[in-house]
Amino acid sequence: MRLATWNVNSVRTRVDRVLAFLERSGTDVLAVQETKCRDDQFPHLPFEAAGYHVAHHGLSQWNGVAVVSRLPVEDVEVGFPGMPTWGEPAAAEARALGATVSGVRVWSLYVPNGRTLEDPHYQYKLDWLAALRDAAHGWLAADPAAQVALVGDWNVAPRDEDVWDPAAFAGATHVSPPERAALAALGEAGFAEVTREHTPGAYTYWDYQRLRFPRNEGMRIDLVHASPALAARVTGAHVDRAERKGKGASDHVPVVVDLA
DNA sequence: ATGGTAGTGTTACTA
Repeated sequence: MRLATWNVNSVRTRVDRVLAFLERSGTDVLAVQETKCRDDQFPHLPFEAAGYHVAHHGLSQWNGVAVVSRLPVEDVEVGFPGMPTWGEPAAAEARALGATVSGVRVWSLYVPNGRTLEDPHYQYKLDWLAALRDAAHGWLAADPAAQVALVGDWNVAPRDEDVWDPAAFAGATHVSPPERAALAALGEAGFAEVTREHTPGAYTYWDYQRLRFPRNEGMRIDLVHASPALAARVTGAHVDRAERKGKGASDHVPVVVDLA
């Protein structure tokens, strides 16, 4: 089975690119982030016409997550237990959707950006990651053999090598020790990031501004964390860098994992 | 010189 994750930065703008990627790559299950639409605005027809099942959760023009699958999708869950809220009045955002495909529990995750270290959004980000860790720990405690994939846009670069110039990120989000610790805590909960060893030096995101892509000034922030039973099935991974090229590209590219 | 892009929906906000 081939599993992928991709922050598409608007599914309506990029539906043709997403379908072309699915066909070209032979991806069976794609976790999508930043659909940027409500459920009633999601382009269901072209996906269904191409033979894909879609589970989507979107509340507004912000965020929005989905699982797109060739195979049947079961047990769709919106948000995870304990997921923090945001805003006034406080409300859950469309940042997490769980769905089971062929016995694999796939969570499409769009971690809050954090904005700046002083912004309340930064603490929201840390709280969100801590709550996810707790929920994921609980899933594995309930079933140590569970095949769980926590995939998506984490908005954290786990290591200095995951940004083009660590010095340029001094005092910035995405690289701060608390954010990196929050991600590392997933390891303590039993999850392992499975794409790095197969994609050394790869970036998954390049800002639209300042010629970041032509200069290869990117970041690795799209990651796949697998439970032990799922990690044991991983045979390879790649980053579809070509998807960043040309007119109408997302600022993120797909990250693809092959499972035995 | 401290800019520059892209999305949504409206001229602001998010990234």
